[in-house]
Amino acid sequence: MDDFVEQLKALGDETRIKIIRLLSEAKVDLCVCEIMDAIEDSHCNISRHLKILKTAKLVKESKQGKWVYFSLATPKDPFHESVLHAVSSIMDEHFFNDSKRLKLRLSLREKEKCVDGLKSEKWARALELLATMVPRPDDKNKKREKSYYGEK
Amino acid sequence: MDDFVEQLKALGDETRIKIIRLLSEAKVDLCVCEIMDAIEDSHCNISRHLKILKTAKLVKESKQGKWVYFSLATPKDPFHESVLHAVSSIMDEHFFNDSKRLKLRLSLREKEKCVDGLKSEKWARALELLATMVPRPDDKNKKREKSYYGEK
DNA sequence: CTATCATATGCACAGAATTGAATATGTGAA
DNA sequence: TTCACATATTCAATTCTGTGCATATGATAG
Repeated sequence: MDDFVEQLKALGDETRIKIIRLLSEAKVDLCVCEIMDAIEDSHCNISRHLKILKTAKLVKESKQGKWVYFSLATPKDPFHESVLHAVSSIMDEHFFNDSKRLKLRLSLREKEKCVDGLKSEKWARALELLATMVPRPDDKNKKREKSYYGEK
Repeated sequence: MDDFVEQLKALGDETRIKIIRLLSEAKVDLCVCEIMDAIEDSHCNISRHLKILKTAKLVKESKQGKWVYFSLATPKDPFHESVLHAVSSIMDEHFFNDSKRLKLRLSLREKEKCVDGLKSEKWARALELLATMVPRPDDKNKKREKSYYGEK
């Protein structure tokens, strides 16, 4: 029983929902700094949230040298499956910016591996470029999102 | 987005999962004292948890005089549906005693309405009788449950 | 109107969760 | 070995959550 409660508790947080969603949309494992840049949160926070998700057995990690890649843990019971399904059923709109940034971030990979770390110049430039190209209805801009979608 | 987080947060608590499960198994609306006796928690706690579930739009209430009946809110989006489905997919074992007590409690109704309040003598007797009749692998008896099912 | 009873809420407190800043760990490169 | 860097952890401060107790609310019965 504690396991179910723990998984639900782990998902009762916006950042962690975003991480799960990011991992389920990405076709590949993601390293900590990629998740961090996609979600735009501090490094140590992302690291901590990932630990919580790992303890709840929602994600698993694989170390490759100093890089650590995360992916969704494969569900081992119907509850785990439904709970993942629930996260998948949240409308794309709410993750629009995260997944846009993730795509851009993944485009910086070389040989399918992350090569840009904490304060990557390349990423800073890419982000700026992105900002000039498309208007960004950011999650932080609540009012605007509200009038677009009706706040879900 | 906040709504999804709120629903998940509301479900990240054992008592509240039990309430949701109780309401989804019961074919009828349940009043506060019935839920309280089935789950064996204090009255004010159940009342508060119900409020949290109501705020998260997971349950709805209907007042009938001094009695207040609760039932599951009908889901208005796929996320809400999946999340309920997740709770349904938890194995029955974990709610065995609750639902047993609920059945007994519902048998005290008259004309399909609850007539036993906070410290019902009738319920006290019924509970004692139940205790003498079947061994109770209670949730509090962790060791025993563990050896039976392997603690989930 | 008053007493009773189902239910809700305010208060106080303990434990849990979240976060930023600083520091630690461990690995690969020089 | 030593440095640089990706990631993890510790610390401290703050906020949030769950709960018991006492009390409030609001409806029914007498």
